[in-house]
Amino acid sequence: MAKNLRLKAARAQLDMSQQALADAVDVTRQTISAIERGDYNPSIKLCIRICQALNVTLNDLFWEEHEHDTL
Amino acid sequence: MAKNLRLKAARAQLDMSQQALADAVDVTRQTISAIERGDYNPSIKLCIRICQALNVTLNDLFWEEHEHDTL
DNA sequence: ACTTTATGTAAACTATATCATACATAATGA
DNA sequence: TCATTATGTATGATATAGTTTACATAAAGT
Repeated sequence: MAKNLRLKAARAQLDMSQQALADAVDVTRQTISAIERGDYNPSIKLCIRICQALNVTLNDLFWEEHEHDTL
Repeated sequence: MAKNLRLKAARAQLDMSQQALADAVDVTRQTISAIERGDYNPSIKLCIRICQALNVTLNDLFWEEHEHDTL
């Protein structure tokens, strides 16, 4: 699975540690670390809490554009 | 948990049955049904596949705005 | 040099998403 | 009326998200 660098960057932008984010969204630091490393596939609810804690949206951190036709 | 009526609507807009969507994203019909009913909390990857199948984005179907200050 | 903070990672455990199968109801069409 | 389609829902099994504990490294501050 691919790393989530957008998450890492959004966190960095707020100068928030993995631990601080983990506390804010009520999971362990390991969970945040694993998500950033792409080691697993979080639930949508957790993604939403993370985005809310970082003041961004789901699309900002997790959306992957479908390749679609260009004219 | 709350029903996901946006998902139901997006599916309806494409005249797609739960079964057809389930096939498109490679899960069982029960999984789609449970998500629409709000009976559980799908993974972000599944949400992404669903959105791609329905030509919408994560924010369209799953984002919940944080209440934030108004001036 | 020592302590603290941030991060990576691993292993064993628990909770839960998802599957497979099954049954039930309502609507539609032959 | 009978078959088909769409949907809701339940139960037992399996895969995996997320926890807990633990150890290791690097950077920063004292």
